[in-house]
Amino acid sequence: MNLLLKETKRMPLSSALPFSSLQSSKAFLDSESFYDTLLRCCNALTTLKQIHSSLATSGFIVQSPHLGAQIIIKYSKYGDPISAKSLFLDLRGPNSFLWNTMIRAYANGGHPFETLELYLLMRRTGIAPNNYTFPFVLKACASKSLTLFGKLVHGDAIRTGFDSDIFVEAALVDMYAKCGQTEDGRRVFDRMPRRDLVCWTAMITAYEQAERPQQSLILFHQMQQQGLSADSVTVVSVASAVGQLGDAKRAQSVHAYAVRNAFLEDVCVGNSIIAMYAKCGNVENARLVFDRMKERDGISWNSILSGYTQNGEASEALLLFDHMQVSECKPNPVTALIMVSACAYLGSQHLGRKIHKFIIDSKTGIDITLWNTLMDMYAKCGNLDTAIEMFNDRHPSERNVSSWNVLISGYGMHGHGKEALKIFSQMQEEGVEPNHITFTSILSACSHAGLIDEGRKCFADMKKLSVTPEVKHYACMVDMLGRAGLLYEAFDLIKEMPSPPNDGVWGALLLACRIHGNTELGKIAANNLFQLEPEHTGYYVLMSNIYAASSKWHEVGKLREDMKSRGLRKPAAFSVIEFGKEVHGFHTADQLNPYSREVYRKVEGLAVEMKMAGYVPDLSCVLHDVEEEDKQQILNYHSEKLAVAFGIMKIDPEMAIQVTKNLRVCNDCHSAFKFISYIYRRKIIVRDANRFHHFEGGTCSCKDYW
DNA sequence: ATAGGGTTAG
Repeated sequence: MNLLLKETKRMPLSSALPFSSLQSSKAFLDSESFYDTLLRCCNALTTLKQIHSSLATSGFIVQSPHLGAQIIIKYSKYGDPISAKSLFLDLRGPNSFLWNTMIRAYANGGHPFETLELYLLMRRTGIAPNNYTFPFVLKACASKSLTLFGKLVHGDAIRTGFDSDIFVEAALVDMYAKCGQTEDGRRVFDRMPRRDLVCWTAMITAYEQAERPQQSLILFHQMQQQGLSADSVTVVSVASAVGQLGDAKRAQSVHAYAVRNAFLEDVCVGNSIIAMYAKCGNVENARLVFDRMKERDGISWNSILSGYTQNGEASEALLLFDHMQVSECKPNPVTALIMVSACAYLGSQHLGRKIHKFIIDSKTGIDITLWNTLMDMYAKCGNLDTAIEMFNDRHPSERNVSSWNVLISGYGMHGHGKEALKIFSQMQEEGVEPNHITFTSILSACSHAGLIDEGRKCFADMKKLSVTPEVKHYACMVDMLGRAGLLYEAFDLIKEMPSPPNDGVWGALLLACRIHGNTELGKIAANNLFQLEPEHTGYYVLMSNIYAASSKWHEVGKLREDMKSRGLRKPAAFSVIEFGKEVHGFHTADQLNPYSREVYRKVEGLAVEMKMAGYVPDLSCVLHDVEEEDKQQILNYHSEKLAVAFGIMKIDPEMAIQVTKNLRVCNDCHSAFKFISYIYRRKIIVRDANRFHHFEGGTCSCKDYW
């Protein structure tokens, strides 16, 4: 043993030598070619470090730039530029190749700042950068969005004449794109005399990343006209662009293109096609692609799972999640995030807890993002207390803006506007800067609670905190003013908007017109909506509601005809209630639930009891022009009433009855639940498409303001 | 001897 150690000390590298015959000559052992051979055979970082230290003591490196370069190249291969750095600095007058090698080691090893530092040192030393240098340096600028540095490097490229090298140009386009300066990139692109596929793809990707999918597709078209055909990288970008457009028809043609050229062999292409279909609302085709994939990775699974969640088929996602667990791909933290969101969408606390437990058991760790999503899930499943506890369980230094945002929106959706405002100022006191999502949350919290003055103040404060009001913030304001009956103030705000109002803005106004029975503004809002979203059934229904409330049956009929001719049908109302481990769903007037006979009897009984307590059915909630008696029957069978009736029969009297509905809760049901909460002394919690209603002792937490 | 374009969640 001792002998061996001695041996190693004297001849540290002999054991790494593959050719024993090479050891014979003393002269050879000290020669450059000996170390060269050694380096060529070296295949581990530890061996490389041994060779390095041996060379350093023998003083070889300084004499032989070739060996120095080999070591630096090797270090960069093993992703250890730090070890290469000191060697590099010891070298006397490294040439530009060595500089490039060192810069590359940093750039590819994920050390952008060190890359740039070295580049500056290179400039100061007076070594000229060349066509190889720029792509590495530009990549570093791109990865940290360092626009100014990027422009400086661009200037250097122009001065040295390398700005017309096709590799440098492609890197410039990419750098400007990643720095958010798409048009600067476009100028470089336009001035190129010759463009290959990589340059086109870089520009197509640039527009896609800038969320300008139309431009991406125009360029893709132009590229094909130039006689260039796409490869799988291009197709991935084009698929993302089509996904952003949400154009289902184009999605099919991109899919067909990918099939024709056998690009689906590439897993990435398959994944991006799945995501594209999901964003275009065609999750069925996404599933077909997923099912036909020869190989799937975690991203394939996550894409299809989130596809289902995005398209309102969260229960399908939960089914597929079970398949995933027995597949060769195990759930990762992103999967966890998707599944928690799926439970939040369903409003199912039982499933949410199950997933939460799964995450804890799988020990993959819960980062702050997942923690925030879990908080959000609990809030959306009606359990605001757990969300608050989870917020407090996290050390202040671990919380990020999203943690605060989730808490604010949680308070908001449960109608606690004052608390939301308190949290909003607390976060600012703690030095957390509000972002655009914070303002969406706080404005909608003010809206739910009818806190008009506070809301106006927050909206005005946005600019002070250098957050530019976006269309969605205007939508919140219109919603807030509109609900409060300030319809014309809301309309004036729309007219002042710097960018054209979208469906969210007009939708908020339309809803407000329904609450306050304003046909005039309602018509304006509806006409805009029919143009923007001709396929969206909800708006036809809302407008019909407005007409029905003032008995304009002729207009109601016209709208119904209009819907029919477009092939639209009112989405079925659906309410869900959890009973132990069972989840029970109720459609209006369906007989599918095993308890439906009991539930129907109960609901009719409830109507009688409520009437004795003073309840008057709100017949304006029935859209059809039918007999009064039929209207009462239709109201009784609303899905949320069926679910609540079920709850009264089955759920432990000590526990709250919690119901989730896919659409907004109707006026009549809202009034009925106040009576039921009083008569039966029960807490009823209803989550509708918009917010939570907590009924207790004859009142609702929304104070009839929703 | 060295180089440029890519996918999932919120």
